[in-house]
Amino acid sequence: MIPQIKQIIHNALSSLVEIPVDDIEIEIPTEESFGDIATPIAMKLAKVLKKAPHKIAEDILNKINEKDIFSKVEIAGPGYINFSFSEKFLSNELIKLLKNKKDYFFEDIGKGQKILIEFVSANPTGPLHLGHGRGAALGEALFNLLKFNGYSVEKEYYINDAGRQVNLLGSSVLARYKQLKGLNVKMPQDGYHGNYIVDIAKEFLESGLTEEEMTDHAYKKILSDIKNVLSDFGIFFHHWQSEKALYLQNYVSSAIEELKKKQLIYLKDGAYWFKSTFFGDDKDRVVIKSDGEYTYFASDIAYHKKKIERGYNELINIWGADHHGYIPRIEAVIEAFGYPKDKLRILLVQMVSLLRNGVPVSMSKRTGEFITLKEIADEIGVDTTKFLFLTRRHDSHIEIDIELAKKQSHDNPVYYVQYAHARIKSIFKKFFETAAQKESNIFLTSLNSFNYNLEELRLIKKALLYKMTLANATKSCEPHRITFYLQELASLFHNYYQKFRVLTEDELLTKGRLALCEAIGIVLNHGLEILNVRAPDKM
RNA sequence: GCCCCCUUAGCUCAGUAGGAUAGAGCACAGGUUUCCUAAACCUGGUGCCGCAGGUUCAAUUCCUGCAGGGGGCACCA
Repeated sequence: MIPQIKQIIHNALSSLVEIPVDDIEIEIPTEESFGDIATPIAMKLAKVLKKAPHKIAEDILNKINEKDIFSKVEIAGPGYINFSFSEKFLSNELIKLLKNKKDYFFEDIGKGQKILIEFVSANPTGPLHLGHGRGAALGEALFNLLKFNGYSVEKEYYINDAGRQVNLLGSSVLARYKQLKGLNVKMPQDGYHGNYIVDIAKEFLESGLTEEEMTDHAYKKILSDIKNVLSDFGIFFHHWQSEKALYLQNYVSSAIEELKKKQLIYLKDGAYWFKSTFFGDDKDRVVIKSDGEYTYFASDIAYHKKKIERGYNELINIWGADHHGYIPRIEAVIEAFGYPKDKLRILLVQMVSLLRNGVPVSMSKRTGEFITLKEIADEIGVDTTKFLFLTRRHDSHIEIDIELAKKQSHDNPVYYVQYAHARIKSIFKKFFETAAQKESNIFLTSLNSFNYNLEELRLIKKALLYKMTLANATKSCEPHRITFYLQELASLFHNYYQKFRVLTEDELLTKGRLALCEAIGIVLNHGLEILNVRAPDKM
């Protein structure tokens, strides 16, 4: 619909000036009386054409002759061109939507380009917390969006199963294990103090495993718990990349060697440094410490090199905002291997702060006093948790009050949207109980002669705009736009539902309204699917 | 000290890659159900869009400075 409008404006402009179709902006007017869509193009062109915006708008308007599509085109304000859709056009589009279902909303933005989204990637040293959950919700929704609009997308979890943190986990478990055996052993410095460490140690008491095997088993146990929580969350990964494997397969050493050959690594104070300043970083970064050990950054170099070499057009990393200082050095890595910096897109997910009755809940890993993702999901529900995460832009802080989230469960935004869907399903259930035909597309034929009222036309327009919302959310990597759109659509529908009856004595009227409901249902269902939230048939 | 993010209604937040009279939910007050689910609907009203400059025909949106909040600045991960 929108591309079609852009093309019409483009054609009208062709004799005046040559500009790319995509530069023609379309917006939804703030006031319904201003029409359905508008373009400020005349104002934009005023400078280039050295003519008054109003005059340009008139020239454009004179060239537009699309009586079938528009019922009204007019110039308003400082030079807007406002378009109102004809009823005929809207009902034709509605028919197309009903025929093609969700494919109606498809726009080939990706054109088959391959994208890898890496997210969560929490260290397997403890349970997932809320920040991971937010990253998970965003990553999954983004995956759905990109996939729907023509990208070939895969999801990956990077497992930090090598290095200091995992060793620390091992020694923490070992200390608890010995304590359980009655030995007077202290926890290691900066060790993990959570209760789950004690639980794992208890399992070892009965397992008969040797102390050497402990570290491996500890992180594998935690990793499998993480997978379970993610699975309950409805999130799955195509790839699980192990950091340790990168070492074992010599990816790390060869990546560092390659940088040495490029003279981007030098020796200073007994350590090897990567010249990230050459690519704009604040300071150079150590890749091999003076004790001969690789740093975490070294394996990250290898990891990102490998990801690119696997043939993706674009890499997306979803990181916690506390990693933002890491961005310049990773971008430096990308450039060091000869790729453009924008091959990698890093989305930072801001902090989630947790309150209980207005009191901040401590999130410290050190003390073990932190609320896990699982606990929150158990308490307020998986759908609510995901939906809440996606009602904010990813780079803005979220504050969640557990008690409030539970209390609000009845006027919670997620129920509001789901309820609209359930209501539609319920109407159809009722209809099919008495209807002769059992297929929902029976009303397509009668639509040509059906006249929708004002509220219905408003709903149709909103449903059709879903395509634009999807496209914008995809291009900007902002799934929260879908969340807001769904709430608006649900609101319109609830309002309509209250005011008009769908199932009536009048067969034509009933079918016309059922067609509308079907369309709204398709949109709600698809939107929730993108957000990875259930669309229930009844509530 | 340096870097990043945030600052919009009482609260939590949207604001479509400058545009028309800046929006929603919650909270607060009142009302709606013989009828497809009241987890719903309707009616009430608020804003120096943090502050000060700048660019522009047009700035909540872009630029600079300042203030406040959060985060980050290891031969840790």
